Amino acid sequence: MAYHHGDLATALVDASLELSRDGGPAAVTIREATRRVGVSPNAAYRHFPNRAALLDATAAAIQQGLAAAMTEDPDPSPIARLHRIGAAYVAFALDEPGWFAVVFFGIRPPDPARVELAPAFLALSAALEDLVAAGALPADGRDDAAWACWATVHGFAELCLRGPLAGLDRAEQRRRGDAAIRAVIAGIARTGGSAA
Amino acid sequence: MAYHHGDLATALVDASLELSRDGGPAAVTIREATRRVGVSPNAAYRHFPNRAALLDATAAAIQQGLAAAMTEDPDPSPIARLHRIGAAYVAFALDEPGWFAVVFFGIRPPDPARVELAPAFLALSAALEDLVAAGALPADGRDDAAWACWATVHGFAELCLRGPLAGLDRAEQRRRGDAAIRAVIAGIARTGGSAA
DNA sequence: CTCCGATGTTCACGGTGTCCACATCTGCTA
DNA sequence: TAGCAGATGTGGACACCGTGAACATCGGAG
Repeated sequence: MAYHHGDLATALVDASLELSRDGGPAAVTIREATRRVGVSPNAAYRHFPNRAALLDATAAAIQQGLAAAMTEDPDPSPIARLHRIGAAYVAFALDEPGWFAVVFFGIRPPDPARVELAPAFLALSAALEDLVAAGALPADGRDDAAWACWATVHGFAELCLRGPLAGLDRAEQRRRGDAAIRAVIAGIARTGGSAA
Repeated sequence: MAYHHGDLATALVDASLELSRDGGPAAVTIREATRRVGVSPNAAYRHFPNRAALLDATAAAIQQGLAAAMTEDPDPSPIARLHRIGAAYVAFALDEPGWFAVVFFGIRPPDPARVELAPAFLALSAALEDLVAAGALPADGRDDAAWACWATVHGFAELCLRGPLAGLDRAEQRRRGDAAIRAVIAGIARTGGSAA
């Protein structure tokens, strides 16, 4: 127990979670993480090939946490569910800007296969599928609609975090976010068919 | 001319532009920028208090360049102009990812007053104003519409650069971007009034 | 009991931002 | 025209950072 830590990998991820919560990915440092765990810097290299890998593992841990908050939507109406999902995405970004930044700016090769499996994407897809079933969205416009929704909520979060909407208070940010979400949802139902 | 450079500040910004064009903000380094200009690292501190200030100046220079590309829109229809502006925004992000990252992720205090004057925002506002004049958008929904548009194009760019759409080829990215832009535009015209 | 692989340590290198004291040049003033 | 003051650039130093190589220690398999 003195020399061997037991589970250094997860301990380092935990430390990385603490560090990135305020400070974002830049605050995640091999040296600081190992320092917190009480271990020499190079010990990390037995479990992660480099700093980017530690950030990746941290991002994965964050996404799991996000999954739980995302799947709580017993709302029956597809439109309402869509809105809830989008609002939850924005809320997470504003509540945990550091973690949000880790998930989206941790240096990571874009692996489309894994992203498609992300819980947020699954929830979005399901809601859009219901919209198709309800006849409010053409089936062949579903994918485009998904990206449009994602783009809007993600971009809005970005505008609030690093962009021109950063100065606003949370209530106003929330109000404008709702308006933006309402806009896309209205737009995808109308324009889905004209995408070809 | 040997000892004094003449205009080190702009020379450093130029070097920073080169560096960030590929490599983004992370590639902008006091030491490398000064190295390229042929000057000692500390010379930079006579013109910029720190690295962040150099990045800020670089971001300002990039935005000026973006302004030119943005204001070329002799398109008469407000809807068409809106689409053009959004497409130009996304195109710039995809054509110059490094510079785009500098503008939006250079560590910078959010100064809302200056952002409102950004040329891209002005073009967007003008197009939306025309939409109001044409009766396609309630006047009190104009601001919300602006943020919704901006959020969508910005988020879409992000999805293409660092997100799940990164793997797609340019043509496909462009097609989906057009679909997303079409969606918001359709959405703002419909939902603008219900924002209150 | 012995040995081997997993894990952690130590030392070292090159890179970075930035502070401090010093050198040099330029322009204004007397 | 002489000289001084401020602007500008230099050199050295410090504290960080990521990371590679060699070494030490432990725990379990034979």
